[in-house]
Amino acid sequence: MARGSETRTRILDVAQDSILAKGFEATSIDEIVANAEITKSGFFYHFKDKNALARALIDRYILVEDTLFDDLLGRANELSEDPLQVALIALKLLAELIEDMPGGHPGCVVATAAYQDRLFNKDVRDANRRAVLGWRKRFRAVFDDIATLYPPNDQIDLDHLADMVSGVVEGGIIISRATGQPEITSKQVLLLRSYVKLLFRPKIQ
Amino acid sequence: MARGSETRTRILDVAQDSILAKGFEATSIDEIVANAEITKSGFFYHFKDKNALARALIDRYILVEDTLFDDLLGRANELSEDPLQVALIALKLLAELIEDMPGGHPGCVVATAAYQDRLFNKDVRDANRRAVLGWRKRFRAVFDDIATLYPPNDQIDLDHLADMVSGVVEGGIIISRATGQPEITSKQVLLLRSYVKLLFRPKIQ
DNA sequence: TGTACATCAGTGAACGCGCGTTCACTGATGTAC
DNA sequence: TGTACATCAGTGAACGCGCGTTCACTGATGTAC
Repeated sequence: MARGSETRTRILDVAQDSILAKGFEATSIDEIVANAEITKSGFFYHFKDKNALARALIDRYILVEDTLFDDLLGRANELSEDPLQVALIALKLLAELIEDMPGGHPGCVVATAAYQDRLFNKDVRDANRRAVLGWRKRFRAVFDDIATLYPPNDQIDLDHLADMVSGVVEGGIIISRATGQPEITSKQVLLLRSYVKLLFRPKIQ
Repeated sequence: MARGSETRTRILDVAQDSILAKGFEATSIDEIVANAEITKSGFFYHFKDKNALARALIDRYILVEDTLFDDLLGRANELSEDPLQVALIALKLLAELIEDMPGGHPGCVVATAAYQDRLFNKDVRDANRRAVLGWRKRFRAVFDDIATLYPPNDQIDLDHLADMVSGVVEGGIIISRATGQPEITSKQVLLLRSYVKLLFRPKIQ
């Protein structure tokens, strides 16, 4: 990595830590540059203003999350050819991944952005929207595959079910944080897995 | 209502609106007093500092939410004596209630607090924790009643299932906000209802 | 019923500090000839 | 291979504005005697 891009990454890292702990507005540039061990002007060399930092964080978060899901579904697809089993394996892997994160899940940049909506410009809000819609599309495809083979045991909209993957993770993070029990998020993912299992499980003939 | 307490309520109302839209730190006291049509010093007559405002908002939110759940479960209990049906009715009523809220769900004060943790003092964080644990206890009792009559079709922890009620609502709000689709939250609650139905539904003999 | 005092529900002006942002400058590295 | 210039990755000092908070004061209402 080039000299400058290394500093940029360090800025994003320390900024993300603070923002997830305190929120965007409450995290000052002074604090970021102190933790990143550069000067304030060094920050403005890499980002034209604070909104540009938010945008960069969301873009990076989406990229990380996307490769994570690619990896998860890829591994699940290697382990089974049955679409229902693939989904159940992927959700199990997701739960394990969240559980193994030291000090709980890193939290979700998209969620903090959602709760500080009017603070950001259109650019940032759009990036956020595209991320969530992208995840919906991705999981929808997984559930479509299952539904063609196993008719669901209840009448539900598969788009909503796809949204539930993101939703349960986000909601789990909030409950984890509020109660101080980091294991909750992965348990919530396992409950979603249980739902998927019951929803598509063929009735015993 | 006494003269002073009316102003206090108006402060809480306008503060909540802004905070849910932009976050706590991003909402200035100047903005609050302008919307509440008082002077800045009037604000400090009612709240000793900004943290006291946060605390008051959380306390009020918990009270409102508690009476809301009391009402919901009370009505559901009138409509059926079967504990599973009571839960399914209550979740349906909750979904309808969320759907009917003009301009989408008002959002959750607890969630914004969870995402701005390090910003608040211990007082505020504790109030937040007690709220979520209270809801867990309440829904746990509902699911316990069901489980004694209908053994669940999957091995799950009923505390986690109880947490899922809060979690699905919180997660739904985030997805709603991120996508700009307000109807999502109520649909997510209906999916949880579908899960409860499949989880406790007696197997056809 | 009138008076004195206390409390309630604020007002208005001022405060200093921290914030995001700008700007002129710089030393190290890369590139053309 | 040496020189001139350009770009990269920052530095350091200063800016003005908005923020949360304080403080002395006030007019209206409530209470004791």
